Amino acid sequence: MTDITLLVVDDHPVVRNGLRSMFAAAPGFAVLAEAADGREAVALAEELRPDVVLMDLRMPGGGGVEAITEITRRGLPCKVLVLTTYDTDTDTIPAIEAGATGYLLKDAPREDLFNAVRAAAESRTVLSPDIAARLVTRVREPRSGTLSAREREVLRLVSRGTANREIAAELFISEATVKTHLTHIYAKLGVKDRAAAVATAYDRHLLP
Amino acid sequence: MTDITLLVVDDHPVVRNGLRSMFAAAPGFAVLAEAADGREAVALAEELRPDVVLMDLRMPGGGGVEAITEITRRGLPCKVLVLTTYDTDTDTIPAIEAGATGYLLKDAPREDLFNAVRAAAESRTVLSPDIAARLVTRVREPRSGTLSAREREVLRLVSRGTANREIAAELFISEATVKTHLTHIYAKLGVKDRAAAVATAYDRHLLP
DNA sequence: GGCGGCATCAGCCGATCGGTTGATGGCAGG
DNA sequence: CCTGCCATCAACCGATCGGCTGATGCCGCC
Repeated sequence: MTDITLLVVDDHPVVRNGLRSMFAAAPGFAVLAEAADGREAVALAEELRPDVVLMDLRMPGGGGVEAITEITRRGLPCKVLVLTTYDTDTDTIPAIEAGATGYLLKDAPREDLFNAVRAAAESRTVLSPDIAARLVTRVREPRSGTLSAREREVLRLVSRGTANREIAAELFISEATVKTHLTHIYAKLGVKDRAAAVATAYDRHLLP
Repeated sequence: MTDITLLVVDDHPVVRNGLRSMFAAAPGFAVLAEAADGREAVALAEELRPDVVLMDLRMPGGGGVEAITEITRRGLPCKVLVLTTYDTDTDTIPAIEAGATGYLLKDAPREDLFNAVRAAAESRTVLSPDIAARLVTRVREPRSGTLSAREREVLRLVSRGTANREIAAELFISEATVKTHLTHIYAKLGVKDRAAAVATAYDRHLLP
């Protein structure tokens, strides 16, 4: 049986080395090359035609999502397995839309990683459990912009730099309630802090 | 000498009472009425023609800025003295543009408040020291969107919910440097936290 | 040839945030 | 009637943030 050929894309040399040595130590894999950004990745994918591209998102100079888009646009035969540190809707959804075959977090056990690469090579989709769960709840409830009136009000104040305690005073409710609203807002928007919530709200035109 | 007539506008009954009793205890002032939101404020200002309107910004149902705009638009003879808890550019600049005669923070000493009202009654502008300083530095340097490339990069990551430590890893710099960049960003945008920075950046089209 | 902007880093500290768990009441829809 | 969503509140805790002070090196400008 032939080895599964790989292209490793990450801006961190350390990570690239780590992946390369992991796959060198395991049978059935061959790392063809490494790239440090999206542009390099596309060029090498075209030239070397690896089976699977291990792609980091968020790189300086040519983000991962753009690279995935370009690879699928050019009809290159390789599968893209996203391997990143973070799990925000802002990252995952675009990557999957762009054509990623799988999506794993970097803290995944090495065996999971190997399995994911094998799966990707056969065009089977593999998602890390967290991502999968988030996608499911997202599909199940198309809650785009389903913020309640109260939640929008809280978010508006947040976008003006108002602290939770001040928001509480402003709306005549307790600080605990403000925090509850915020937790719900984060869940609905798929983010993890107020800054991202504000950004997402602007993106989805939930704020003026 | 005739008393200076006042209209107190604040959504907090407590604050309204506090102001009313403060001015009742001091000679030379007469509180004509109170309003709980912007709409009421405009109506009462038109009806009672007070010398000075003490106006809170940020009220449910008819914000303070809108009320000020409306008052000046109608050519009402009263001066508006903004009296608020917060001091963000997002609040002060629009209020002053709308036609506020003065701008005080609620933690100002009572004597300052009295003086400010007397000044406002004579159309003299009174700003709290903090506000004044901020306005000066703002006029001196027309720093609209003068974020450096690095600062924009940091802000972009912030808008995606990235923590300082993660931003540091992403950009290959230390967490301390990220914090420094953020402090500069806050200063340049006239805000006090990352959420407001993101909102302001969107407003000024500094972020896609 | 100093002056200012930019980028980098350190350490300390209090304030704030976000997660977690759990609970209550109201109101709508099935 | 029960289930789900909304709004409200509490207490605790670790993580993060932001302010403050201070320092270094680089570069462009006048």
